Formats: sequence, C-alpha cells, structure tokens
Amino acid sequence: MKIGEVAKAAGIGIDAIRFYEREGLIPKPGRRPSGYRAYSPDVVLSLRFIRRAKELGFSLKEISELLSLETNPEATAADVKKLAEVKLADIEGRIRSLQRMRRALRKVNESCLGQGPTSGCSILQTLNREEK
Amino acid sequence: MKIGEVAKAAGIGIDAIRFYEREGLIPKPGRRPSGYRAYSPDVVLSLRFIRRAKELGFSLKEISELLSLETNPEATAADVKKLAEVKLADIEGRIRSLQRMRRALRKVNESCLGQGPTSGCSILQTLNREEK
DNA sequence: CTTGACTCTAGCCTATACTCTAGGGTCTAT
DNA sequence: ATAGACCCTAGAGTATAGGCTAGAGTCAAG
Repeated sequence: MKIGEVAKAAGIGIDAIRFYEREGLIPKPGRRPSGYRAYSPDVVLSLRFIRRAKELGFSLKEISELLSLETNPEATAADVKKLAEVKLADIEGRIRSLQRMRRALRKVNESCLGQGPTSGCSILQTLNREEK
Repeated sequence: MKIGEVAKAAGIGIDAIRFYEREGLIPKPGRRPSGYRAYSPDVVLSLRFIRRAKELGFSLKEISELLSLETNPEATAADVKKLAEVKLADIEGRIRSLQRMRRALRKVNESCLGQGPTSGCSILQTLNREEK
C-alpha cells in the first residue's frame, strides 16, 4: 500500500504517518525502487491502535511505551495495567482541576447581572479584589 | 519598584513579567537612567488579576480581552459576562471529554486482570480490536 | 506521451506560556 | 573599590502533535 492509501484507511493524515515513523511508533516500511514507502496492510491496524490510545488520553510518548510492552516478551499484563492506571489518575486530576475552575466560573457568572458599565461588573471586581 | 520586587510581590517569575509586557498585558513601565524598569506598585495588582484569571482557565489572549474591556469605557458588564460564559462552556466541554476518557479507561482497567503476559492483556486487545 | 495526482526530503511553522542563556551593565553594602 | 546580587537585551529552547512548503521525482490513465 502507498502512504496515501494507508492514511485514508487509518483515518489520519499522511504527515502524521511520517511523523509516527520518525518517532519510532511504527516500523520503517520497505521502499519501492522509486523510493515510495511500501506498506503492509498491517500498519493500518497499528495506526488504529495509536488512534484509539489517543482517544483514551495517552500521549504519543506513552503510546510508544504501550507498544514496547506489547512486543517485549518479558513484559506482563500488569505493566500495561499500571500505565492505564497512572493515566486514569492523571485524567482524574485534570477533571478535578477543571471542576474547580467550573465552580469558580459559575460563581462569578451568577454574581454578575450583566448590566451597566464594566466598572460595575462583579467578575472584574472579583479578579481585582485584594485578598490572598 | 524593581522588577524583582514586583515579581516577589505578585508571586510570579521575572521572565513572566517581561513576557506579559511584550504581549501587551501590562503597560511598559518607565525606566531608570540605568535602563532598569521602574514600576508603580499598581502593577502588582494587575499581575494578580492575571494570575486569578488564569486560575479560572482564561488564556493570556483571553485575559488580554478582559483587560481591554476593563479599560474601554464603551464596554459593558454584559461583554465581560459573555466571555466568562464562553469560558464556562469551554471548561464544561473539556470536562465532558475527559469524563469520556475516564469511563473508557475504567472499563479497560476493570477488564484487565493484570496477570500473565501482555498477549493476554485485555487492554491491548481492546486497542487492537478490529471494529469501527 | 502527457497530464494530474501522488510521493519524496528537509526543514520551517503553528499554538501556549513561559524559561534559560550569553554577554553584557548596575546597585548596594562593606 | 570590590563583591555579590540584581538588571538589561536578543534570541534560543521547552513540550506536543503534527501542518505546510518548496522543489523534485513518479505513477496511472487516456
């Protein structure tokens, strides 16, 4: 398969494929005499793996680790689970942080009537208030 | 005040202050004959404003807009509230996205016993599964 | 055999919010 | 007068995940 076909089948861009290759996420494919990359259809599965892992919140670096574990015969399911648990904790921390923002934003939004000049805006007053 | 004193009072780094100046978030201060920046203590309040707005999730670009509204006599409290509401919606969207990841991660984590080789790991199996 | 679509490499660009470095001057206390 | 702490500028670097470009070569169809 040519890179464009692979890209279409995997649902990503051509540049992303070349980028993943540079980053070592997928093996370097063979080449045609012309220099064109010649892919086995298997690479589409690898790219989908990457896409799904991204949807779970893994960074490319972390996906790289997942892929290493997958091919390393000494690695165990526990190692994989560990990564997933760390990621889960990470996601939960980010959710909590956003929830704090949401609470604070709701509070200022409720306090602001949305009428009159900015000098009377309680949102700006909150941001300007003196206080630790 | 010298920049280091301002930085300490505002609880941020010297480089951040110079960066905000370049970005137009704070006015360019006067200079001593030596070239040192000479700040009025008011700038500390501006920097705290920026810090608090960041805590609410606003980007520097958005904070820049908030500051423009504050000094624009034609702007209204409604304009400010609008920005805050947009930001709230943004935060809520990010929370939902993270919650989807959390759900999916919890699911794969529960399905994985964490025993044996990676080949039996249901997490990797999920990522590899064929399926739209 | 030509045309349009595709591919190649290298390298720069995007956004965000700083942080750090080098190679200088300055301020303050002793 | 000198040491150490502070300040100046310009510019590069950090992390993330690709996108975009130029200039050149290749492929497939008509």
